[in-house]
Amino acid sequence: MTEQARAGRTGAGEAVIERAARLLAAFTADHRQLSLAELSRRSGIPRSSALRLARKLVDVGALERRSDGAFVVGLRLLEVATLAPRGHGLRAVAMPYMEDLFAVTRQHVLLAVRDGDDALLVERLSAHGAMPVQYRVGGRLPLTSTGVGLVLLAHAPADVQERTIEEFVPSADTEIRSPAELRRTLAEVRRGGFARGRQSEPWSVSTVAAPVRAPDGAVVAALSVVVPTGGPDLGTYVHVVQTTALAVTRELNYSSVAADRTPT
Amino acid sequence: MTEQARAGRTGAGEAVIERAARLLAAFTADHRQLSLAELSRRSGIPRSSALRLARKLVDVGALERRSDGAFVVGLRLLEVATLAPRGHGLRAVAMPYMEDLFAVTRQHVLLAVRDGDDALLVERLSAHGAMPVQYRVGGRLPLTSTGVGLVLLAHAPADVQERTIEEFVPSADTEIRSPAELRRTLAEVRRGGFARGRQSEPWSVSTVAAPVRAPDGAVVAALSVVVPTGGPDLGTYVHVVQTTALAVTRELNYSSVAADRTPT
DNA sequence: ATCAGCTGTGCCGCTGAGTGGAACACGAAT
DNA sequence: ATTCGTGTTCCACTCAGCGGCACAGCTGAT
Repeated sequence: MTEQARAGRTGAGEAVIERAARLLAAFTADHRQLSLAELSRRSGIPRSSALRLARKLVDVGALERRSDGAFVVGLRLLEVATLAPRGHGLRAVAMPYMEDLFAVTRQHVLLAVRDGDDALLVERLSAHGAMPVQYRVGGRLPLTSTGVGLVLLAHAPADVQERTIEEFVPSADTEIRSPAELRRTLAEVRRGGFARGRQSEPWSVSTVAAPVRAPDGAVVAALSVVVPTGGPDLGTYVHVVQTTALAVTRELNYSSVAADRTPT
Repeated sequence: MTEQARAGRTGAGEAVIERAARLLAAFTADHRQLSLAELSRRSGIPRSSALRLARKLVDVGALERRSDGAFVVGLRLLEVATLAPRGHGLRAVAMPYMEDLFAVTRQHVLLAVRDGDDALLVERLSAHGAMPVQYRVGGRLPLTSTGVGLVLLAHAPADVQERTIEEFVPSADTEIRSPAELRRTLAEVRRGGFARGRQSEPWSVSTVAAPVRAPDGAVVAALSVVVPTGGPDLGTYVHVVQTTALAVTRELNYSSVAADRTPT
């Protein structure tokens, strides 16, 4: 029964907001529109309840409903989300510099922040021709394999680092083969002020990432370029990425709007 | 008492989701962080209730709490918001082309969709040096003065057009001086396939905007450049903007992900 | 030192908003 | 015809949410 009870059983009734969040969480990159039935199934909320809640979410603008009845994430959410200091706030000041970096290199340019035990991709610039990257804006990246991830992890609070290092399991995605090696890599990242990443999964790419700091010196974001392996030597990019990250850091001092360390 | 009752009186109790939305709506561009007291005041929700709700929103990731107690919009919202087809979905396919337009012109490039009786700015590219624009990503623009606004209005459902035209009052922001003239302008926009806008408010700028269409021909977005008045003749930009908008339109045919008319 | 006013927070009895099962109408596949 | 899935409305039960109140801490003015 404990099993049953947890899975939204009758009479129970659990925090409304939590359920609303579950409904929103039912949407993913490859499920951007959901029928009521899907919505109910994926969220584990009974049909009638799901309908009532979803409708309220529509009223509020968090969802929209298509003419065919399908539910879709609404624009209102975008409107509010852009007010997140660590999200669009940061992005707003970083964008022009990322743009420059992009113009010069014509490679993918990434901006990410840490959220819990993941990195969250805040912005990505890509040329059309460019080989596809695995990650989309708003998506999550592992802290242990990507360039931005390593930078963020290297400057994360001790507990996050320890936890991540302990739980680390080598994957095909990374060259790092053991927790010990990861620890060594992180130290190197801190010393050098930048990180290299490598990925073979969908396409073979290499990345260089550098930290963006708040006025008080805390690392609040990471910035990187992603280049196809086999192009010009990676070293070529280290300086550009670092100076760009520094430019953003400097700009953060003037526009105090976005500067804050993670609350966790 | 009706007055009193409406304003969050005792016992009343109104839909939880609506209140949550009110809490989120308390955040604006120049109020990106709020203390509990402010939050309570701006949303009209009693302190104790506001605290309880806000905490739940924090649990869910919609808000974050700073070490000093201030509330801030959370990253989780960004994560979900990026799944909005008419928001980031559209943006994702448009970006590379906007990027090109930006690279060539080095002027502000705007992408907006219509939401109700406003335009909502989905993306903006800006060079650092560029003179500031009034509008930020995620912000709302009037349909009657801006270039993108005119394009969106010109192709909006009849009822929206009529309502907007009737309620139109000439402002310093626009050259259009009467409802009749607005109506004529819109016809011109439809015929010509682009709109010009002018603005004198903070800085004197001119804009050229063109429609982006869904596979079924419906106009789903508008794309524009914003240039300082007095630069090269506006005519210079008409073709570039139009072809860029067409390129995005074409791309929408392949990635069906973002193509849909507004649900209203 | 004392006060007044502001905060954020915890407590707790009352009650109506939220709950989900049941029953419905519709369409499509069997 | 029958079965399945869908979106939808209805409604009686009840627990989650409500907000007034009290308390503690931190200002600054007296």
